[in-house]
Amino acid sequence: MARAATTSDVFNAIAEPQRRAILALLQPGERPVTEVAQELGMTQPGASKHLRVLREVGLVRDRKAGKQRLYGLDARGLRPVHQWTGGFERFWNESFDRLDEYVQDLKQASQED
Amino acid sequence: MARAATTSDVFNAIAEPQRRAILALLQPGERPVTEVAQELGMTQPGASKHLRVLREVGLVRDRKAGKQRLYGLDARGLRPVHQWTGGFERFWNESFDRLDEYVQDLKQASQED
DNA sequence: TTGACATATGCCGATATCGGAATATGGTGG
DNA sequence: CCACCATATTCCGATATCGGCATATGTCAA
Repeated sequence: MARAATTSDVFNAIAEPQRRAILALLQPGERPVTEVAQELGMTQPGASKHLRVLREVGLVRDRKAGKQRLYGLDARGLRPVHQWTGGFERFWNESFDRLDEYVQDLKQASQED
Repeated sequence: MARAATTSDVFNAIAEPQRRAILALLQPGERPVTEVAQELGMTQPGASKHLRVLREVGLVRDRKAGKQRLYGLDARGLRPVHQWTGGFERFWNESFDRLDEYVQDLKQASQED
């Protein structure tokens, strides 16, 4: 056995900085592949590959528009990520219990090392 | 040139299902490595390695407790992820513009294919 | 110091990944 | 049908990753 997790889930898809950049770029609206590539300074095949991954996890939809193929955002897949991280929200909202002093303790302990 | 993104950022750290499991497990409180391993059905070295990654990106802190080493959550690093995904929130809150019909169009177009 | 327990590290094999270049596929217009 | 433009796919090398196993390091207690 070797590797377990594939790129075929949303968490992995957005682990790639370039793919996050693509998602951000598509926020205002659809774009053809070439434009994505140009705008983000990558090669056409590069953009195509990243878009493929994003499409496979459902973060992006494509549609033919004449000679071109327009890619558009479908960010609903990001919701689980938002929710999952949200589950930890209370840990950075200090209002919650003695987390802060606890973290201080940890810091101190590691430094003493 | 080859690979760009390393595991050394939060997005990559949480791309691993096992590491997400660890973070969830640590939510109630600190745990020694062995317990983490046991609880999640992984080997001790396995747990140790994942915890290392989590520590390197700052999602986890460790502190010596006698013979053991207790790992505790420091979820503040998840905030950027929460925020980044939150930037797309309007795309899954239908109340926003004609996204929905737009997505329908895309769906339709792909199916027609 | 020695022994027992807890944790970390090193090495390995299998596989996945990314980027680049070349090339294949697809669609459009003449 | 044939050039032309847009996009996808394939092949490649370099590297990163994960899991497993063996072993090193660390820490206590007697």
